[in-house]
Amino acid sequence: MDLDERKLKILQAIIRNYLETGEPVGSRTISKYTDLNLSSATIRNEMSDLEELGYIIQPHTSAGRIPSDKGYRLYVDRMMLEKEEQLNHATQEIKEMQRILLEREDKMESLLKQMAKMLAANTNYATMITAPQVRGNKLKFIQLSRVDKGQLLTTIVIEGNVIKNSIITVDDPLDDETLLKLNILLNTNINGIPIEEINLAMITRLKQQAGVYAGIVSNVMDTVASQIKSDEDMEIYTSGTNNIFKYPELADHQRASELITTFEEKRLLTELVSETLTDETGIQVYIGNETPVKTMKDCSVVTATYELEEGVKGTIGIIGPRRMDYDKVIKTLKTLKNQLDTIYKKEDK
Amino acid sequence: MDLDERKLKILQAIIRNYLETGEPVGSRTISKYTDLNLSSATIRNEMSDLEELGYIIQPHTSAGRIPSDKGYRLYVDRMMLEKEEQLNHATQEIKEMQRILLEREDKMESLLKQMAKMLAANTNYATMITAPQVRGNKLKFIQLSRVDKGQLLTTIVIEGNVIKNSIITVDDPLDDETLLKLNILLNTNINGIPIEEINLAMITRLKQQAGVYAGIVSNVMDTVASQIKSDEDMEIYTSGTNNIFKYPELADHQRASELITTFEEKRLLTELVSETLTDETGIQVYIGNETPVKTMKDCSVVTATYELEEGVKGTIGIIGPRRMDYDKVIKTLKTLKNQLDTIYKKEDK
DNA sequence: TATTAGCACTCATCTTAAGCGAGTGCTAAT
DNA sequence: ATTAGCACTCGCTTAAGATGAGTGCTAATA
Repeated sequence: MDLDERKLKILQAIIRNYLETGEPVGSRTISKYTDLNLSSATIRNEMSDLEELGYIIQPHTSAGRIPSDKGYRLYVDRMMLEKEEQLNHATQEIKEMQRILLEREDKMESLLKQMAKMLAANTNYATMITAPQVRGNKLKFIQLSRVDKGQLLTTIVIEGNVIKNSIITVDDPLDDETLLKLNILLNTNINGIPIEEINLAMITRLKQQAGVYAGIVSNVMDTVASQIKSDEDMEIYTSGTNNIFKYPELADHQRASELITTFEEKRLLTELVSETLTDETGIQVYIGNETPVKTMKDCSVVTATYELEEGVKGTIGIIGPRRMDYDKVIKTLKTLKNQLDTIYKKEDK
Repeated sequence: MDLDERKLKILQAIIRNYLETGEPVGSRTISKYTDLNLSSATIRNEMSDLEELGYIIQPHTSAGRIPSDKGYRLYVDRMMLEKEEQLNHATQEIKEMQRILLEREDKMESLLKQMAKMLAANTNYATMITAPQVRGNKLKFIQLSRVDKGQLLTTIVIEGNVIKNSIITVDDPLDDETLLKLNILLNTNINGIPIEEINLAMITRLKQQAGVYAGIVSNVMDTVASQIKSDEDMEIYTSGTNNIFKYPELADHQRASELITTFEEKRLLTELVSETLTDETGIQVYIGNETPVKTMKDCSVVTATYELEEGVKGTIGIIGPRRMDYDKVIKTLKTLKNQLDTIYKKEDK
């Protein structure tokens, strides 16, 4: 048995209808819905075949059919193949986003939050967005300053302009000269070195050179080290999590609670992000069980990877029910991704 | 009609029972439950009185009674009066928290998140916690450093050791001497001044003195200004929001969705926090409609204000159903508050 | 006078059965 | 190959009892 043109059309009709209504769709509906001019009986036969092929499922004996993961997958894959068409003629929503992007605030963080919120409002799904992850981790600048009698401020700048601070309390104040020496020591030895390559031997050597101020060096290195750790628990902003209540198939206590927990414990989302980042195509669609996060097996996830500059990547994700409006979501993400990829680059130059 | 000792005992029994079961409690239950040795009929009469007095409510004609907000209030107020008793003989959970507090990580942020998570796990309610808010806003230290050819790093330290950074891109690199001059200019003029007192005249004067580098000064001042703004959208960490699903009275779609939204849009919680911070007693209990956040009218909220040092305050909140275990929650918060108030202070010395 | 036993009554909830209707699978006719 | 027709399935809704927890009231009691 083969998946001929007609079966495909019927499958598509079923999926589209199901996306709208969320109800199992029956043969009669399709018979009227499509321009195939076939009776419900014929459709029934075809549907029976489609079920055997695994593209649709019957929730119970006397109900219509709903798409299986395999069915969705086919649908989405075909959609992705379609010409890129009017991507540039941005929709109203996208224009709005663009506006906000352009008059962006200083704080990247609040911008990302806003974007997540906006996406959620526009799509009616839950959204997540990560701050751009810097891959290069070379130290660019280290500085010790005296802010108060017994307090030193450590400032560390890492390639990609990630900044770290910490305050060190010292027992007896350092004089300016010592401070200068320490600064030179640190900068000449550590500058330009990837964080991962800093090893114990190096630290020991530094401490020796610092003499009585070994404790301070040790403190500074701790601050540097904390940067490595915080790479794992990257910042993920979520928004519109309450949208899941709009879809009965996700809104029962059990599932809703799990999902809310997943969104709250952003740690659980990192798996999704890291898998996404390794992908090349830029847009990825996970349908149902395809998702790497088990608690989302009843959801579909569409992610886009944006790249501000070489190696500085972030992820945007939209999480909704299996019957999400893939077309709209993918288009929105594609456009948004393009905006981010280009607009930012332009601004940086 | 008066609220005599017996009525009070009965009311207490009703509330305690309701806290456990979440079901309306009837006269027969109380008759057996308490050591008053009264028949259900007598209890019925008393309950009738209690209802008339407004302490309990009958959900429908043939059901038992549940506490009204007024009833809860009486209960909580009386509880708060009870001797502080074994507060120091910390429970297992508190000890665990203390352990984590002592071997605290560098990052306050992750510590607070952890604390919120822990509280949520121990209490089975939703929790929120804010980073300590610094009230004094005096500038303590400003520094411009060159991190790259065209890039300047601004570092600002505010009283209470709040640190702000920003990167400024300049067209032509500054030489060391100019940088030093600018640093001196900024520090001598702005140091020790409360942020609120920085006015336009001051900025204009600074710009004039900076000459061609007016743009940089302007940039620095923007960074300073951003600190003021970010005071409004303070960081609030929430955890255990999924706990609301454990209480049927909060778990229906409507309410759950509203609550989840409230926790997500932390902005909505600021009202709660700011009201809390002005309070003196340290522990506050909002029952049902007493809460300043309307979406929480079906919840009770218990908050504690902790103080790391003079003027550096933060808020911890526990949000649960009206029938939350006030006793446990208040005790837990009191203890935690004490820990924070004292342990941190000790460490700083 | 305060307490209690007794009883009729209320009302949310559970159970059961019937009816509805959307939808299927199969067969025979076109 | 397609379609009309029909019996059948099964989730869902509705209505009708039945259940039982709980009340309010009254009259008896200590």
